[in-house]
Amino acid sequence: MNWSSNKVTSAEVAIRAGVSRSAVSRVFTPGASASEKMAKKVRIAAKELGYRPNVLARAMVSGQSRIIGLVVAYLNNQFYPEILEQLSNSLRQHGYHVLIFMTSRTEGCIDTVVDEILDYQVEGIVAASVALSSDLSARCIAAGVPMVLFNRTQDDEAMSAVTTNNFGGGKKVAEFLLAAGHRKIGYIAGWEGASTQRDREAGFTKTLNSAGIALYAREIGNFVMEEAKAATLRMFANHPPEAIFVANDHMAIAVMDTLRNDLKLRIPQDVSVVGFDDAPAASWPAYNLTTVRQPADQMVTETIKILLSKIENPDEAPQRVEIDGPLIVRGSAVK
Amino acid sequence: MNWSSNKVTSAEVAIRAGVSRSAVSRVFTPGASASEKMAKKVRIAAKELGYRPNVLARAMVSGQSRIIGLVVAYLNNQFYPEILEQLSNSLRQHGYHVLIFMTSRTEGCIDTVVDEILDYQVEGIVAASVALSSDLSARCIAAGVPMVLFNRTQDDEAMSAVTTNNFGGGKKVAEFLLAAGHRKIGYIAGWEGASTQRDREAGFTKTLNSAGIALYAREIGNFVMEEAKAATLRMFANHPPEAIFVANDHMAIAVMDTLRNDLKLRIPQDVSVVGFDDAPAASWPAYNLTTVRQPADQMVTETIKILLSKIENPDEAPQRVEIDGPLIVRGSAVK
DNA sequence: CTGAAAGCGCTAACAG
DNA sequence: CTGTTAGCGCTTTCAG
Repeated sequence: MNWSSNKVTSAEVAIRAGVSRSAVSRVFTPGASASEKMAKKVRIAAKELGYRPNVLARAMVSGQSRIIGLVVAYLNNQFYPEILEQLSNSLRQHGYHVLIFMTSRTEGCIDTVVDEILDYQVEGIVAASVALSSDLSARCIAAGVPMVLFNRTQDDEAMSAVTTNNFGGGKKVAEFLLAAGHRKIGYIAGWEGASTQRDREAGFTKTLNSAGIALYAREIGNFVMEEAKAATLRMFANHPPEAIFVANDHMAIAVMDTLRNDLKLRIPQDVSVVGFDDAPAASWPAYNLTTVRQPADQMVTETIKILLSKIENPDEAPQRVEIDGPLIVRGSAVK
Repeated sequence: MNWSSNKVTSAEVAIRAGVSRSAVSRVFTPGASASEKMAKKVRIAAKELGYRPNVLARAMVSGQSRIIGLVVAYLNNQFYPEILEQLSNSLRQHGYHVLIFMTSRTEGCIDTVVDEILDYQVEGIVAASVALSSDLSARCIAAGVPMVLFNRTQDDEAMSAVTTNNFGGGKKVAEFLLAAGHRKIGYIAGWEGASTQRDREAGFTKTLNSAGIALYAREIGNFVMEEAKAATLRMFANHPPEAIFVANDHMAIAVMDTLRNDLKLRIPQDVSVVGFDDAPAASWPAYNLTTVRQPADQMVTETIKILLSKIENPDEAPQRVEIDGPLIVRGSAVK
């Protein structure tokens, strides 16, 4: 192969193969038809020159950029790297690649981020754990770019979303804690703007209440470790519970550390802890955290399925998929 | 604003503003000159229509895609999400965005990955912790796409690279362990194809040897938790050391868990553990790991600096930057 | 099946 | 300072 020239164009391949540019294009376009004889000539010439189609140029004319925009907020939460990896790999299999956009939880940020994404003519957007203004979704729809919410829902019915059954998950935790005989039960909440937080808490407290038990203590951790630590300290200063449900594993880790290190309490003998996500650290022996698993692979698979079908058929109705997550019983809570 | 039309072109803005397409282009091009009067007309028209320049079209003619390709292998290692976040944010400030490519350590994979990256006409590539065949680097150079290695070096002198001073870090660990009075010292190695692994070990053992101490035990963990666990078990079955240096924090966590959980040993009373990276979990109280910090922010800053200057001036000589990382003394090793 | 021609949305000379 | 013209590299009718 010849690596001396900077970028090889289809025109150069065409000349070398003694065919037209269209012919070259057809050979490199999956659906197109060309005689095997010509295809061979073209492929040889292309290989000799080191030619590969320019995705951007192709995007211009075909309207298919083969780019998916991913918006993600909490990369420090171990759950997300996992998702990112699976998403990226699966999309690659479908010929797409991921343009990544970080955002903080601040309102303004996400707005500019979506604009920037759209600038790249992405074919679809996955918004992982971010809240979108309805104006924003309208903008994506107007731009003809399908979007699916990952691990969040929104009131907006026009928006596709994939989540775990968070209400059901919260319910499972409540039932588990109740069955273990706990009565003084605390909850450490995530960021209250998040649907996951709301649904997990709702499923949890409703189930508690149905059993005639009121939530014994509640503090807010905002999905942030330091805040979860502070929340734990406050909770034990005022209403020390026998068991705590923490809105996600990321915070649960901080809660456990605080319990053992600052409060000198044993887990689960003195206090039971249950989390949500089944992030990698949940299974690390130091935490051995009982938690509700979010089935990452299924969630990603669903997300991609919805996104791709929306790309193929833009008029399709929005879908909302909820996947059941099992309670993974480990050692952080008495059984 | 009018969101009814799918994509708004500069031509439409031009008509509405009563100017030419070039005028619109100039208003949206940082360096270009236009009268304030016209600029205002154009901006108003653009806003009314919801116009934003098409990055891909711009890329075609200007040759600037504003895309940086990032190749990354070990996203489960907590060190990398952090990097990804910083890299993405800093690049965004410079008007670039990150197209992400996962790869396993397998040889073949990285090859196809680089081809795919190049297809997107990226302006630069950051290869984080992946080994590249020299053929590959040649291909990038031929394509005129600068690449910088992150957290890896390579013999290839043509390749820019940013790393921590891994040799120096290994040395610091050895000095620290020696000062604490340890004599039976073990090492758990990462993947031996990695320059980080080699350099850390070299700095470590050389320093040990200079003090007249030979490495007491050595096992390979390949940067994988399960393998690190097995390595630990093997090590303690054969040559139980008083202190262990583990090639990175990710493995060190597994080592500590194994020590405490399977071997019923206390840290640091029975055995000292030191890691490398200062990943988030290192400071979690459950681990409280003494480790060499890789200064992520500086590394990212350097990486971007090199990459951008190479984009601006392709003929620039390759640079190799090594940043000193401090030993962060916590509680996992006796002092 | 294959080539010629048109054009995706934009910018960069070049005139005016 | 501004408009006109000519493409960037590719696909896609449309003839042949």
